[in-house]
Amino acid sequence: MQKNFHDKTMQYDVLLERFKTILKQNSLKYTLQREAILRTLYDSDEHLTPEALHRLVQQNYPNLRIGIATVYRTLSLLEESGIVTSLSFGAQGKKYELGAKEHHDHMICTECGTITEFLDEEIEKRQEKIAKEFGFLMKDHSMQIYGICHSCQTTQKKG
Amino acid sequence: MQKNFHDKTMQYDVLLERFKTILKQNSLKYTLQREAILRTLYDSDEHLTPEALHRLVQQNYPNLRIGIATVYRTLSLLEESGIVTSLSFGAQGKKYELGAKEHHDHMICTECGTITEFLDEEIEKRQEKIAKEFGFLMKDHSMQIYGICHSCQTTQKKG
DNA sequence: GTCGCTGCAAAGTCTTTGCAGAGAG
DNA sequence: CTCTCTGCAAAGACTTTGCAGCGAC
Repeated sequence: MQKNFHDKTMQYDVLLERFKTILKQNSLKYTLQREAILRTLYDSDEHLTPEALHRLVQQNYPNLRIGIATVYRTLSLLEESGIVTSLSFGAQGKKYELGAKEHHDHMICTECGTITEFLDEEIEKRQEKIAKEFGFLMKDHSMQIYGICHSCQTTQKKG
Repeated sequence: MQKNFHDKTMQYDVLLERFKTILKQNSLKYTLQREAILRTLYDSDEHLTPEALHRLVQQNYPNLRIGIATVYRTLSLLEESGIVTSLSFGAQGKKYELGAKEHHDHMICTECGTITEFLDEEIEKRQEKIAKEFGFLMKDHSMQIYGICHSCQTTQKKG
């Protein structure tokens, strides 16, 4: 049942077009900064904090001056547009990931912070069923499993 | 299958004893502030922000000077002790709830912010199964369903 | 008495906002 | 050209920390 969620379910061009369309629809402008951020997010298979994303963009586009504020602004925009999804786990600060991948849930290692993705059809179905039972109009859902990943269990036998 | 999660599964005295024991075990002190915070959290059936909790404690214990810092410190302590659980949804800031209730998941209305609790055995079982499959040592988990609650659907037929 | 706790205010994070110049349409 | 964006720095929101006096044990 394990699937590789890192396979992009959408080509970058398609994603970019979608973004451009949304921008146009809202009389917003397509700028180099916005593309750089989207592209970097696309190329990274990780769950990035705004700060990490900012650093990456600066590395990848050394000629483009980009401020952290723009990263925040763009992430909000992308999130509203449904292009990226934000995750807010215990710690302070959110992490963002491209929402263009298939829906999935997260397993978070409390030792090393690694996030593993998974999908379980059974759970997906039950969620819908539950929402229905409560007369709740489900728009979205998320699930997290916290614990210690395989790697950390074997590596650090401390305690 | 709906259960009333607001029925306390633990008497306040029992909870308080548990708290006192934990304090003793860690050479920490049982203070009026700590009890006031625990009691207020117990009496409230809501998911409280530290600020809201602070306000409530001040109302309930007008003679007790209590600073917001103490609320934060006590909440951390209670969370570490497994007595309260923190929830961090999209918005900034966390909310806390007594963890002495049965485990449950949350359904969050994005219109009115109301949080409804639910429990589904099937999902609980699947989660354990998945963690096992990944060789992940599950310590905790949480699930949220976001959408529009029944009440908001009928009330505001806007859009 | 000792050592942890508390309120207060100051300091830290992370995020948002105001502004004037830059740039897309 | 117009109107949105952007970087910067300042401001905000939320949380943590340092400190001197207070209080539990």
